[in-house]
Amino acid sequence: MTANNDVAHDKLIAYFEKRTPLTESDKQLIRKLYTIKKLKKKEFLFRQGEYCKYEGFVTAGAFRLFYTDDKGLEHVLYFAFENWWVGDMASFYEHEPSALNVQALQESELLVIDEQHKEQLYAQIPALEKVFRVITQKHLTVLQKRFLVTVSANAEARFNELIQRCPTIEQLVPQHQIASYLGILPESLSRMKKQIAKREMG
Amino acid sequence: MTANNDVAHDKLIAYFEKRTPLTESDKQLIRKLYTIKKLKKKEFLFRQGEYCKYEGFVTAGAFRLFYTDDKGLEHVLYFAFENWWVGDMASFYEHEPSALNVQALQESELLVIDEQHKEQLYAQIPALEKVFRVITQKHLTVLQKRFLVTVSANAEARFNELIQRCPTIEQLVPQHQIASYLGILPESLSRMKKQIAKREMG
DNA sequence: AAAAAGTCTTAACATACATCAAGGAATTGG
DNA sequence: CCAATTCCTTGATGTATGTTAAGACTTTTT
Repeated sequence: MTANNDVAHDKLIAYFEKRTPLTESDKQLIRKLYTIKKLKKKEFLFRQGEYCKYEGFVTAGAFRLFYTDDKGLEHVLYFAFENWWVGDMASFYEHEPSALNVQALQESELLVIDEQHKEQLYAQIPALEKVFRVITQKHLTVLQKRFLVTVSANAEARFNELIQRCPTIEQLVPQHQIASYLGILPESLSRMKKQIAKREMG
Repeated sequence: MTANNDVAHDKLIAYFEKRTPLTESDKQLIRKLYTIKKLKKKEFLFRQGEYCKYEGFVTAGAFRLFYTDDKGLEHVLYFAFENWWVGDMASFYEHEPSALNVQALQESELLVIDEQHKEQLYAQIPALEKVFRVITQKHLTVLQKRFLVTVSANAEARFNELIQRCPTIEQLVPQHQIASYLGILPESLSRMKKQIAKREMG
């Protein structure tokens, strides 16, 4: 285990300790059960149609989770940065082929755990049941908000909502992937931004 | 406590027992902490902007959970029937005004619990932490699927997906609310069904 | 440095669905 | 059982966004 590995595990342990107290042996277990995985830019943690074998905690870099539809269009579900979780629960727990691709946007690092070790983690640190219940609830509320915005607002309002919620996003991911997150084509986003600029000049 | 009350609690206890073993005292606690609530057709459990004070388990009838946008359009997030959960987690746990309305589509009955009693439930029956973690994961995967279908398929494909997944839905809720679930106007759904019928006659 | 791959912009045209308007059918409620 | 709602359908027209095509600019790879 290198010094760098410890930094990654330190981040995860700090994340857990914000949510529940941990003993030293808890921390040792966490270091044992989560393993480091490094991905180069454009590499995939897993692809649509494969099984999501790992749940991942991002310790460095950035990811996008997206679905490719039958016309070949990509739809970004969310971007994940440091301290975010990536995975496909339906696939991880129900052993279904995943509907999602998880791809690194830059050289990135995660801590991953497979289902068996996750169950071991719950068995040995029951307090993490509550932690992950709360995390999952939070994810659900974020997705619900995202869904309601998507169905009720037009592309420009969705764009404004994104910029307000995540002001640095335009520095972090290319514009065509922002379009894909917003549910429009790159051409449409380009057009839209020109319209906005014209209006703000006028 | 009437005989009818016991039926409702029996349903909830049966639901829990499918997921974890319960002692007699667990069951007694569940009967104590969840209380019956009956709603007439069109009554609300809570409205958008109010606080979601109760998480509810539907024991009879049907509900719709919907968001009304700033143009006054209603967007159905989901319909809930027997053995489904209703509520707004963001509001229930974070004490924010709810983004959702929860309305009975018929004379309906639920078992409700407030946050304090929910915490008491977790404290006294820790196994329910896991049960609700898994339930919440399941809700998240269902919502993720719904989101991906919504952004990647056109209205007709979304309609077909709904009918296939829930073949009785057209008998259960009026067509304009199905339109609202699909994210289109009633006029569009009516037109669409005419097109489908014409094509199938052809 | 050159080549290749990826990214952004613009424009003309197409389309799915919204909007507006109106009348008829079905259901509900007094 | 009649009146009042609520619900459904149809048509004409509008609009946000998709589609296709092409060129310019940028970054990565060789």
